[in-house]
Amino acid sequence: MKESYKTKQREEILAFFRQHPGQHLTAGQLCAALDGVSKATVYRLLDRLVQEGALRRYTLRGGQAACYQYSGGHSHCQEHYHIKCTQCGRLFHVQSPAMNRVAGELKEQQGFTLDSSMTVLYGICRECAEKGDTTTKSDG
Amino acid sequence: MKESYKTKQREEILAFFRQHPGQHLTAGQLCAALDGVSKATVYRLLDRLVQEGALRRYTLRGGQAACYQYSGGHSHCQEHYHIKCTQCGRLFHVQSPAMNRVAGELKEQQGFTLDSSMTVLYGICRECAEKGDTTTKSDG
DNA sequence: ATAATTGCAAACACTTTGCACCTGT
DNA sequence: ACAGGTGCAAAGTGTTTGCAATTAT
Repeated sequence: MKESYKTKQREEILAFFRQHPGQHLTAGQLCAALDGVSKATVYRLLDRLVQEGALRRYTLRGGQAACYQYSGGHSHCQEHYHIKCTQCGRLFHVQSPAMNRVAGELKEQQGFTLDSSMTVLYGICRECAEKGDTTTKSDG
Repeated sequence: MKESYKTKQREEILAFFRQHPGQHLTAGQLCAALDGVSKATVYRLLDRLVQEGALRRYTLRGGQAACYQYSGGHSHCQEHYHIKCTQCGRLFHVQSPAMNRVAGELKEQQGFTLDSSMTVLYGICRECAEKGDTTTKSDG
């Protein structure tokens, strides 16, 4: 694998992630926030940082923007899951004991090892439900 | 909701899904396979059929394109979920009472209504785990 | 010196949309 | 007749890439 030079752009991106701990950021958000970094470089760096393990990528839906999260090198928050509202598109973190039970169940019954960091549960969030808004973002 | 007319294009798409039971098809595949249906119509019909419950839409990793699967007209099988192996890429169906408990938990704690038909759990299937293969299909 | 990185804009893949015309009821 | 559907091509997103110039080591 190639060597990674320590550049201004690289440091800017990492700094931004450190300033937003635990958050999910899209390439677009980074482009907007980081003035001194071009779009192409943001994407290239994002890819690279995922490869290197500094970030995690969540591919939420085809056609929609991927989200990146700073992993600080370690993945100690294995226990949380992601839920995404199919209406407003927001992503939330949740602790879910029941979900851990699902993981156990899958392991026993199917020998399937659930990867919580890759899994996103879809549905409708409270706010959208209360709005009673039926206008879905192109998803049924 | 609007009424749905029975058109040649609509029937062609449904026929194609019936000819490919259980398969996941992308809009692109349908465009290629169905000569007499334009791209725009494929997308419009796909959306519509998802709304109507005739198809299910999934976002599978490894490709950006959304996949659609024929659901046989009834979408009342709330009890089953999908798990996908991030290594071999296979998709499995599972019954999971525990998953329904997750749905309940999310509803209570977050007011979040889980949509099981949109949700795919990711992880490693037994076979791939036994192979001890560490070559994950990464992300990009 | 030289390998890696950057910016720009153009290319891409997937999906949506505006509009005039066609079809099902 | 009229609500609804269709094709086309253009417009949108989000992401990638070719290439010459720039920067880190």
